[in-house]
Amino acid sequence: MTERATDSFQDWLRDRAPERGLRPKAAALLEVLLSQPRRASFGSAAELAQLAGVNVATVTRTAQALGFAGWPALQQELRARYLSSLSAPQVAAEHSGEGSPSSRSLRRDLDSLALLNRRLDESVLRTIAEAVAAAGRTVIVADGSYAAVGMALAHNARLAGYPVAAVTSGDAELANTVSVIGPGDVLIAISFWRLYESTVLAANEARARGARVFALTDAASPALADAAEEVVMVPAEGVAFFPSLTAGMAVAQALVTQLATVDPARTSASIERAEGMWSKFGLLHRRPAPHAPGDEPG
Amino acid sequence: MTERATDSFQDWLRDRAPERGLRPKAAALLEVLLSQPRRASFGSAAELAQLAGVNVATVTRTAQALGFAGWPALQQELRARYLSSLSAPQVAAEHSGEGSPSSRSLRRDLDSLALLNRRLDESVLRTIAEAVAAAGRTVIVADGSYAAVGMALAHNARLAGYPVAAVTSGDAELANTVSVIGPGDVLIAISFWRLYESTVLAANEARARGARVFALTDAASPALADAAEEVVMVPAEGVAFFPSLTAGMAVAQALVTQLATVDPARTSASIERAEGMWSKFGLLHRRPAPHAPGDEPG
DNA sequence: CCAAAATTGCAATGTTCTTTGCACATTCTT
DNA sequence: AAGAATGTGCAAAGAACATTGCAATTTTGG
Repeated sequence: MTERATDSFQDWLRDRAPERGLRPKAAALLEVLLSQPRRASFGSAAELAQLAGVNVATVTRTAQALGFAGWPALQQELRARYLSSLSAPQVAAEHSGEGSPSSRSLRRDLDSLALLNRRLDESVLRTIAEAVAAAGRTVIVADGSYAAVGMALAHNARLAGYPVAAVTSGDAELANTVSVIGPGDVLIAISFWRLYESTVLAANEARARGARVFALTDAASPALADAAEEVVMVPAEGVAFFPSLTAGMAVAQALVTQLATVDPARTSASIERAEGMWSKFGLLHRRPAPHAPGDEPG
Repeated sequence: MTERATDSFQDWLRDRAPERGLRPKAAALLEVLLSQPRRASFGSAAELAQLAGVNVATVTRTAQALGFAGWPALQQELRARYLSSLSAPQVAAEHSGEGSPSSRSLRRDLDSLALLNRRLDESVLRTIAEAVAAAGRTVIVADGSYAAVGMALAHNARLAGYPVAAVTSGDAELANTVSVIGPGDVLIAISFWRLYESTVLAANEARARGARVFALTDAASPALADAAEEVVMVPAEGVAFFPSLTAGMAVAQALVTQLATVDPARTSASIERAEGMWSKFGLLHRRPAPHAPGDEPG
């Protein structure tokens, strides 16, 4: 199985943890190391600490708790294992002919993303990101399955500290939202495959009201192109009946990444606030407490 | 092929050298960087200097001669290209170098997808698809930004003709939904980066109630793995603070594609019904909408 | 509800690593 | 062959980084 290499990487790291005495913050850090092996392999202790929402000191102490001299020692081990997990299944990549529908879908998405990567003009994304950053408010209109992309974009943009809202729950809400859009606002219309009537209407209305309008779509539609200042074209061809949301999601991701660099201080502050809220509300999962009687907390 | 990727890596590095003015020691160092990319990606300037038989200062100066600010800058570039050559041979040929945050995000997603493409065991997706197809009902639990993936999956699965619902609007609704889950049902937990407490709870509860439980996650967490019959591991590492949703979306897409082939007749019929509804409700855009508001809905 | 233990954050400390000024060596030109 | 220019090494300055002592806060056990 191609999974073995990666599994062994994660298993290995997990096995080093004294199952009982793993402190909450140490566990949080461990999750980051497991889920972001690339960054863990290269980054500094401080970078990983920030990512895990812990103090730098905790990184060192966790490394020591795992049986290493310190962070550098742990990192060296991580590198070796992560790299071998990358190169081990290297041969399996070639078969591009047949396969199950799911494999074909993945390969198609891979192709689409490669195409997108070559075609996309990054200055457009920068323009949009700066517009969102400067806007008093940003509304994302996304209907049908593309609502998912809109939601993700809005969610992460808010996390980055900007007032971005996705309108996904029907034409009534859409009408209400658009009715208060004005100059200084931004509207992003996300529409693939088939344009929804209401999306086009909203885009035109927002434009008429003086807002800046951008569009994410898979086909140059005159209807949207007229209303939009910039149109981002995204390949959305899927294997089956369904258009693929993967490339659109990648654009959303890229957009948020760009947005996060417009005003880094603002974004950092916003993220810190959000993290504070998460822990305050107890949203994150803590490892189950040990059941065995008589075991000492580490 | 490894050769090709390595070649492009080498070509890129060679091309940066000013053809005329390459000093002997700098050339020697360059050979080391080319022949030992792994060490070049991780090692310190001093280590590489010793390997090339040159002084530490030469490393810094060579990096600057190649157009970088210094050794760290060059090394970062080397890492990106070397890792790409490991994880995405077919992609590394193109521009993998510097760029705006948005381009880097796209490239990272591309890498992640390539990794996913090789790592993913398609039989797992088939198992899940068949379970969903056979289930009386399927519930998708997805919190945080990954609610978007859950929504997309549910939306398209419904389109394919299966009763799939995403629970994304808070713990109260989640509790209500889980309370009626039972044998013959399926629960899919989507959770990345940090596990939400309620997601883990829901998965365990559903398992206890006799439902089949599957998980999509970026790190094999024992908390979810214990409850899940199968765990699909998805790379979610993003460029900025935000975890990337792209690979997760690709998996959702692949899953739906697989699902659509389980019972093609059922899916076709469902899609036809949906199309009929769309046109009946006038949802799709037909004519370009005029700029003036008050246009009659199609 | 209090006391003891432990965990985490802050900040100072010590280490490692990169860069750069300066001097010597080598090469190219006149 | 001598002078100029460039390449290279050495060593110190400077920056980044990991580690650890200490204090505050939280958790555990009585």
